[in-house]
Amino acid sequence: MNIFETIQQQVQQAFPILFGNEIELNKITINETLKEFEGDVTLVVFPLLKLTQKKPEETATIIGEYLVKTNNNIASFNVIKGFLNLVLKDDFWVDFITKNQSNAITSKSATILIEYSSPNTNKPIHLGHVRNNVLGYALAGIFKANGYPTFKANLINDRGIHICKSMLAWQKFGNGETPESSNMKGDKLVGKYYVEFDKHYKAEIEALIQTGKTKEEAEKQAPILLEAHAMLLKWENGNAEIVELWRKMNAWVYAGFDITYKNLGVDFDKYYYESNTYLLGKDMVEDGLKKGVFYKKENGSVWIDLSSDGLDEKLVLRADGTSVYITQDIGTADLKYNDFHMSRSIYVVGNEQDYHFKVLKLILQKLGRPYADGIQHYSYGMVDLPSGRMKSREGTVVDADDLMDDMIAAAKEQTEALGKIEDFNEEEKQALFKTIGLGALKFFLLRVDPKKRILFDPKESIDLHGYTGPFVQYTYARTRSIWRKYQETQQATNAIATYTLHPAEKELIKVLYNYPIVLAESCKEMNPAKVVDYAYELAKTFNKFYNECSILAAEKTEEKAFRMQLNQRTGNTIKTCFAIVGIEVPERM
RNA sequence: GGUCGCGUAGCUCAGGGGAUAGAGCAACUGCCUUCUAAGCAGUCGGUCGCACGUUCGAUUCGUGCCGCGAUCACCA
Repeated sequence: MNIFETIQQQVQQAFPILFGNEIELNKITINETLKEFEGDVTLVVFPLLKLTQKKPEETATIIGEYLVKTNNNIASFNVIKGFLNLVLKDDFWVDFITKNQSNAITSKSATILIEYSSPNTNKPIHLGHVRNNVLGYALAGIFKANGYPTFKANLINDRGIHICKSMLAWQKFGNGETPESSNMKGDKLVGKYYVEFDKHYKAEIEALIQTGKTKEEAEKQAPILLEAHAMLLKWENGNAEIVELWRKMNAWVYAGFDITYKNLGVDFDKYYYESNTYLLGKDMVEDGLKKGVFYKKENGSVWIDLSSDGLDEKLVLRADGTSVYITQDIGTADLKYNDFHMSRSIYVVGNEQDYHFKVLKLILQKLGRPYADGIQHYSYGMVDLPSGRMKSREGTVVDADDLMDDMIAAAKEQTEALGKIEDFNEEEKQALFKTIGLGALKFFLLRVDPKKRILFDPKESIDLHGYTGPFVQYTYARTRSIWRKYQETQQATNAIATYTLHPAEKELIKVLYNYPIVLAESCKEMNPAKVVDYAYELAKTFNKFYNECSILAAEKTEEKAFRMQLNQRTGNTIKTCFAIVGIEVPERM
């Protein structure tokens, strides 16, 4: 229990004695004291007045006197308007550091499965997917750090009409081009043909409109689209030639994805392939038909009516018997549960699919699946460009590989200009540039509330100063540098009898003290931005301390020893925070 | 049109019933013979979209309106 909770409970317990009334715990508002006032912990007394039947100042004074008397961590109090400010003894903060107290995380039994990344094999990974990957990885890290058995799954969307589109375009216009012959990453090559398909498709629509068809008719009747549908049917019927083509092109894409994932530093415990799960979904649709959850239309297509739940009718199987997106998701859901028996199944997917996941959850609930209530769509905002949305089909995307290269190049330029790493060998240099470049990129994507959309302007490169990853990394490297120097000198003893804290020391300790609180909050709210923001605040506070208090040149030996402990604690906490969300930290920069 | 999300400093974002609304960027000023200046300190910058309501107290909660976005496909 932390000091805020302790005081809150203490007040609750003493309340009947002091005022003759019981009080609910949530009426007792405890905050950190604002910096401009004297004190560490603040109790807001306004909500208590009805129960105390006394004026704010009087109420605050009674509680303040009681707490100073009974809680030996509290040194004194002051009352300003309706606020009771409690000053904690320096010993409380000093002990927190020297006794290296930290609230051990209790391990939980509820298993968490996080599905993220889930790429389509018809196009390369772009900045929007990077946000997904970085968020998913960070979220899993946060659950793990809070003691949950957590697993990461990647559902590869490797079949369907969109895959057939790139296959068809390659077959028609590719002239046998391969990643080797074109010297392109496999995912890029396949993506090129996805764009190629769209170009021809649009041209055909235009031509049909010229012949007097409506836009809607034209979109449905374009020959190349009909061909793609025919190819999908062949694929589902196991046509050898098509399946062979599909295998070949998917293998190209996976080779490309592996490189991107490795550079991004994300990983997965389990891969699922929709080519293996879509049939399962079809079986479940049959089952649902029998149960009366679904119904069949005259043309043979299968639907669910969700109008009583405030949604629309939704197609779950096409008239030609092929699966749609949701059919596959229904099937995969069952498979995941059989593998993990998770209590929570989290899908990291953009907010453009809010409706889809509402429908998915409802369908699984109606089918009576035991895991349905534990399904949660982790919905995050899109990454938009100043020109609008990124669209792979139209080629208006910021490519993930290019972006990482750009970030690393920016880190290199900046680092070399500062000239601090001349003694690094080439390998060490490359590793550092990557650490910094990716740190900047990931921090940029994580610092924003996941729900909100991000505006990314490719013309303005991501900053390396201020509220950024490299700022925090730099602070870590600084603590390591001090530690190395400290080890070279003769080391002070650890014994501290009494110690009066410098304001900058106290401020830093308070931030360090909040680490477990922030970690728990970030998990409860599923918000990696909290962790990243905390790491920044910690770095910022440390830098202030560093500027005001000399560590290695401290006057007294116990001062030096104590400050070294602050240095180490800060470094470790930064490193841990960043590791949780998937950002590396350099020993020197 | 229905549903969902978002409107906070010039820009990018925090805060989420409680004290004088915070950071970073941009602009300007100081601070390296002293532990890493990718830093620190400071100046400038706000009717928290608008209105009403609930409350001792609203930027925060509720309702309505305005603006932006997403979604409501035999696309994924």
